[in-house]
Amino acid sequence: MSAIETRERLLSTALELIWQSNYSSVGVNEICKQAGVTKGGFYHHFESKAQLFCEATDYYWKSVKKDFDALFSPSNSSLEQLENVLAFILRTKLDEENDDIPGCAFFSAGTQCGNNEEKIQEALREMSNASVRYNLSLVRALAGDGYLEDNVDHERAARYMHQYIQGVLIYGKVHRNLPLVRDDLPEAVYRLLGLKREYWFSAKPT
Amino acid sequence: MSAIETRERLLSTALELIWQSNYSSVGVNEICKQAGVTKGGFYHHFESKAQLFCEATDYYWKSVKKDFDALFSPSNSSLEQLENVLAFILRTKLDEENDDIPGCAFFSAGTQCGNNEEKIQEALREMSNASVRYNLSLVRALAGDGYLEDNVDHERAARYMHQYIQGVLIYGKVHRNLPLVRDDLPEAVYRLLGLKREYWFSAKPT
DNA sequence: TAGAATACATACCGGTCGGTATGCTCGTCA
DNA sequence: TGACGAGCATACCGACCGGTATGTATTCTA
Repeated sequence: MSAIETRERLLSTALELIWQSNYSSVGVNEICKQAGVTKGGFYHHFESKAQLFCEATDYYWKSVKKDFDALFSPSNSSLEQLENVLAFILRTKLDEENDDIPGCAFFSAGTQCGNNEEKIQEALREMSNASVRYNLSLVRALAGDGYLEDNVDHERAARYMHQYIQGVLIYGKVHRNLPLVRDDLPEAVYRLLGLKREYWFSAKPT
Repeated sequence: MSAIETRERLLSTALELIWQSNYSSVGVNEICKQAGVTKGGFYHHFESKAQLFCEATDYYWKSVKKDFDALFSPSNSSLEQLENVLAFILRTKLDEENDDIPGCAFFSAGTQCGNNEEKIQEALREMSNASVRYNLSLVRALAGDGYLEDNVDHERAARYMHQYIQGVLIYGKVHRNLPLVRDDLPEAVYRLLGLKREYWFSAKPT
């Protein structure tokens, strides 16, 4: 096993475990064990658990970014893009086979780390901002195509969407109720974006 | 100091500390120290940390319930009730003097406890449901007074509101940006509830 | 007023935490 | 071919975790 393989295995394993529970309750030992790497190996590649988490955040975002770039591809209409995003969230964040529903592990981690772990919060802020930026581009596309009501502030709408999605995922986790999330998510986002009613559920994800 | 005083001090101290950070990172020792109670005292009153958290949840909800009952008082118009709730959230969840913004400690705790701590999730679900019930009564009042657009499913709207509020609080915490939350919260809720536009920001909290 | 129950205080337990010190084993390059 | 650093493995550290065992005042009760 090469060096960068080991690194990536630690990163992806950490991601997996943190998604399953959360930052503070996933120990370095557990990550190492699951990844088949010893502690010496871990601390050869990462100087601390917090740094691992930061790098894992980047690692995660890079993979999501690829998906997002595909979802938001200009080859799709703006309405298709919207449905793509909603379907993507329901597909990836909510695993049907696993009965427990993780909120976005990263943003809920923002509520966990102590204030000393400033770097972590910084990484989360960046990812949050990047995510909102994608939403913003979507909102502008929708507005440009005339799908939104007039009085919609684009920046606000992009934030609303992001904020709501975080909230509904937590709700889903607490209630362990996947179908409810599936049911609530689209309409709530339509409302927050000010999507004209005749376009609700009007497109299929590609 | 009487026995029930000690109990309540442990509960309220635990609440305070958990609000400031989170369930898993607040230790029993810290709670005891802050409350001026020894560990023996703690385990005399509570059989475990998890049980304390459950009781603290009830304790918290009882105090919130009082406020809610006042906010939702029929002596206020439905629009006033709505503004009361929004103002209440901004006032209590977001402390101006403290620059860090806690998400709702309890619901974010739902993403923290392991699956073995089933009792905790149960307590959170109950509180969540109770909270949604208050929202529902508000939605019905607003609808009865003709403030909402026609196509609003009441149960859905009540959930949307609850879900969004959790999300925006987490967003505020990650970004440490109180004014943004203050700005976003009302309009987003108006949209989710389907409040007719002419009534936005039309009432003052009482 | 004896005694039992309550309400703690003190000391300590095994386990786990994040992190480290040290040594070994390779491939690389002079 | 031999020195050297990258890439680990092993063993271990002190701090802290939730929880317990046991002793001791105080209060209630009979």
